[in-house]
Formats: sequence, structure tokens, C-alpha cells
Amino acid sequence: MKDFMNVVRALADENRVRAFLALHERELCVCQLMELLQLAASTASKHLSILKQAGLVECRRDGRWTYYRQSERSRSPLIRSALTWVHANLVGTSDARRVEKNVRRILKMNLEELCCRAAEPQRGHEKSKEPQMEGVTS
Amino acid sequence: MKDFMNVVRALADENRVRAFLALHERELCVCQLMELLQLAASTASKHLSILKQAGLVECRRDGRWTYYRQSERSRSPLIRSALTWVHANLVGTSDARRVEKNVRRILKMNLEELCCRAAEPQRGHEKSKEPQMEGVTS
DNA sequence: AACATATTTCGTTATTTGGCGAAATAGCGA
DNA sequence: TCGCTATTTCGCCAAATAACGAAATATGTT
Repeated sequence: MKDFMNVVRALADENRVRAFLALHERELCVCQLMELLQLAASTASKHLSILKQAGLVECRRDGRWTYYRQSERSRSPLIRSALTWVHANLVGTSDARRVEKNVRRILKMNLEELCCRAAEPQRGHEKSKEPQMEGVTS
Repeated sequence: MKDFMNVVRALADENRVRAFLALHERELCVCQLMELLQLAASTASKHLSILKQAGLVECRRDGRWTYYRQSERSRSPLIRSALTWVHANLVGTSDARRVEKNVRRILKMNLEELCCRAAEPQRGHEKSKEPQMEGVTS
């Protein structure tokens, strides 16, 4: 029951569900999820830790970035069934499509640029003085 | 998404999950659920209305009593899958067995007696004229 | 009708939760 | 080492929620 309640409570917030949907079949770092959810870093991080605590997502550290993804389906029957249930009911809905669209937009953005945006709107980190607009060729 | 969130939030409270489990394959009135959850009538009623709002349970009125039960599985794919998911993860656990045991105890009790217990600890419903001093003699 | 009682609604209070910013932590590169 | 930055932790505030009792509602009984 305790594990079950943890999973349900983790899913009982719309921002967490959206984050969870965004992590379907791909991994994203906290910066990218901040952008997706339009939340402060500390808030996004908290949400992810709740999802992680429940076992719904896992994370790996890569340098300065922490990448989150949905847990392996082999993790436990509870988690496997939760993943299946959420997908069965949300994948394909307009809300899920909206999330998907937003994620694709975010994935096109330069990670360095995206991450620094909140703090310093101006520059990237090693290479560019000026952000080299990708996608949009001037 | 809205419907999904309603279902998840309805399940995000342990008392509601216990009530929901108790309503598996049987119906119970609010009095009986008060006894099961050890909550005030207004609180129990509120929990049931939240479960009902989410579509997880239905109710019928029979005289003074309102009987709740789990919704028909044909109600909607969302509800059907929710019922299946909850059952798959909780039925057979120690918590579910404890609920089941309690329900059986409650079903053995006289309904009239059970319902009046909160108000008047002493006796059944048809006989008494005077409230006969509970504890304090005036 | 008057009364009894099961349930719901309403108003209040205490607890929990979601949000933020500041400070602490962790890792990269000079 | 220092500086930079992504993330987490901490402390606080606001909003949501769970709990209660009192009052209102609905229904059966006399």
C-alpha cells in the first residue's frame, strides 16, 4: 500500500504528469524540464525527486547535467503497471501531444543556451559569444 | 487529462483507497464506511463524493441509507483501467486483507445499531424515548 | 403533522503541498 | 586552486486539502 500510495501521489500533480510524459522514450535534463514546465529550478527538481522517489523515473548524472528518464519496465510490477496505465490513458490525448510538441521544440534548442537562459539571458558557455541560431538560418 | 487527474487525485488519499477497496464486489452505506475508516460522517461523505466525482464509485439511495459501490467496469476505458490497475496492485496485500477483515466484521453488525452508535452509544433505534444520561447525570 | 435519523453541505481549522529565491552541493574547465 | 554553472536542499509563504461540528436536507415512522 505504501509503495502504491507513493506512486499515486507522485502522479497527483499535473506538472509531474507532464514531466513524466515528456520522459517517455527519451531523457531530459532538469534545465529542459524547467523550460517545459515553466517552473523555477528548485521546483522542477523537487517534482523530479518525487517521481524518482516513487520509482517512476530514474536519473543519471552526466557532467553538470542530471538526465531523467522513465524507469525500466522491469523495475517492479507496480511500476510496470503504472507506466502501462498512464500511457494507455494519456498517450495520444491532446495534452500529451502538446507536451510532445513542446519537447521537440526544446530538443531543437542549444542545451548550453537553454540552461543559462534563466540566469543570464545572453551567452552560452564555451564557444559562442553570440548564440548561433540553429534552425533559423538568417 | 482532466478526467485522468480527477481519478488519480481521488486515489491519492489512503482513506479513499481503503473505502474503494471495501466497495469491491459489495455495497456499503456511509455509516458502515464511517465505522471502517473511523471518521466523522461529514468526512466520510466527502471522501465518497470525491470518489464518485471521479467516477470510481456509484451510489443508490435506499430509504435513509445511501449505498456506495465500485462503478460498473463498462463505465469508461479510464475507469475500467483504473479499477483493474488498483486491483492488480492491492488485492491480496496485507492492507487489503485488513480492510476485508474489517468489512466482514462490520457486515456482521446490526445496521441500525451501527448507525446510531456515533450519536447514542447505548442502544438501538426504535425503542428509546429518553436519551438516558450518557456518562453525565444532570 | 411532528419526529427520528442518515446523509450532505457549510464554515472553520490544522496539515499538507506547490511554488519561489537563497544558499549549499557537485562537477567541469582553466 | 578558482571560477562557473547545473542541481539540490532549505526556509518561507500561499494555495489546496483533510478533518471536524453544526446546520440543512431527505426520507422513513408515528
